[in-house]
Amino acid sequence: MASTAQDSSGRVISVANEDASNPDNTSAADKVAETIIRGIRAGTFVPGQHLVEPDLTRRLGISRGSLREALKHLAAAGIVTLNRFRGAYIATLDRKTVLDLLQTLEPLCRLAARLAAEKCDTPQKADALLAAAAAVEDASRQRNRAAYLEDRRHFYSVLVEIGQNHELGRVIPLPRTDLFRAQIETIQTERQRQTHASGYGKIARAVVDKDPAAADRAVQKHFAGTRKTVGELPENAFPALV
Amino acid sequence: MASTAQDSSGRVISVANEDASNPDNTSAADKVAETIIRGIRAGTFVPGQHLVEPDLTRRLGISRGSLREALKHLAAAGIVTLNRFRGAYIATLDRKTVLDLLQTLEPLCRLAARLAAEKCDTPQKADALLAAAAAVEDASRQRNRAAYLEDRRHFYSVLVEIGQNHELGRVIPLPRTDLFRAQIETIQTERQRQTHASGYGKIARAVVDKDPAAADRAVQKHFAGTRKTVGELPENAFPALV
DNA sequence: GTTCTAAAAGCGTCCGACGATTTCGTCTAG
DNA sequence: CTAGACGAAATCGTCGGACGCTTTTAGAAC
Repeated sequence: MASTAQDSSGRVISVANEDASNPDNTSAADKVAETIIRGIRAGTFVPGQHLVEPDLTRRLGISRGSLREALKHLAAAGIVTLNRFRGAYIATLDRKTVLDLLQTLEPLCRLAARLAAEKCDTPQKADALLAAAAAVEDASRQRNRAAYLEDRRHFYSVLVEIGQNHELGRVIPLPRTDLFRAQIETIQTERQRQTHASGYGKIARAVVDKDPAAADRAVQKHFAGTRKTVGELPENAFPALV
Repeated sequence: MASTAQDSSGRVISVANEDASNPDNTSAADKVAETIIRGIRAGTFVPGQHLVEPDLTRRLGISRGSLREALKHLAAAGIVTLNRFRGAYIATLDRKTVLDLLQTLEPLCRLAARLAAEKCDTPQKADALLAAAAAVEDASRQRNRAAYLEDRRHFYSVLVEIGQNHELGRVIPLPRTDLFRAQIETIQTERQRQTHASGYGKIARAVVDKDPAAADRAVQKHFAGTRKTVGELPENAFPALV
């Protein structure tokens, strides 16, 4: 699958197929960044993997300059780490980093849930959120890892969107949590997975009930569960960082 | 292999939102980004200003590729906005965006203050934080805008560093708040300025008293004051965004 | 097997080029 | 005199190549 497109005459084979919200957000570098993030969710890129520039330029059919722009972007988001003269690597998160990340993410998600609960004033929004939560739980039940990570991301997007605070969407480090999720997805127990997945439905229900306090508590509990899971994970879930 | 000597020299912290582990972090693009951020604090770059690539490459003495890497980086941080085929502009924040930004920043800063209050266990840390707060208040009193913005940034860096949660430092959108501060610095009243500046000392004192709850409240009050100031600002403080 | 050295690979930066798009000045029509 | 169309200039997005520097690797010497 995904055979490399031929560039017989040096023509670009790239056609925009991402979010068409704004016509000014479609550059080659963004496309590459999106491809890598998607690859992490799908498992084709694993934490610690070395990203070799000449290799990627060939596989993605872009120039080195655009690729380096993308890597810079990803490094700023904490998805890859750049070592001078040694290249780019998919970032690996050790246990403390994950706990720090959760600690940082929690107040942001609580805020997002509170805002969403205050602003969830149309059936469309409520339905979208409930559907997003259901999709996450579904993907988790089916152990479809790529779909789960994708749907989970979508759930948070909808949550933030309903809250109508665009700065939140900019700040919440979702791609980095994708990295963490990708690391532990294959290791956590079935019960941990189910417990975690059920949290999204609870958050969604509290939001559509327009109960900010309950939504806040639901997120808090959700994170407490995740923290517990991280504490129970064996040490080999966290690769020795380069 | 000889084990690397652990660096326990207790140096002052200089991390903002960048990767700090790399010893020689001086790439041309990073240098440019730093120059632009500093220029915003100093006032040589004003919100809304058009950044023309050929002009900047000449003035900064770097190639266009490196400049574009830097602009990409800054765009990811929300400091410049990139309009396809229309160039890069220093971002402008309208009132709602500023309020959203404050709302997002507040729980992060409260967390940072709580963590710092829990972990402020050496006189060095306490002194560094108090000194940073004093510097901010000093610069504000002297109406030295560049120094004030610089010191304010340093204060938050120290606060985050004491808390020992590196993810916080990565997530807190300080450069973007610099932008906001740069916008209102010349407009707010003297009393607003003084009230705001005094907040840093209060936060610092609560932290060195190792009282997380008090530190949390101090940050909360600080943000309430800032929010009030933003509400009182005239409409012309927020340039019509391009 | 260990150590040293030289080649190879890979990264950081720069330059020049071409097509695409926007912007702005100019010119014509009403 | 103003409004709209046209075209040239300016600027951006992307590409390919080039050179110097650092790290890694592979082979030779011991």
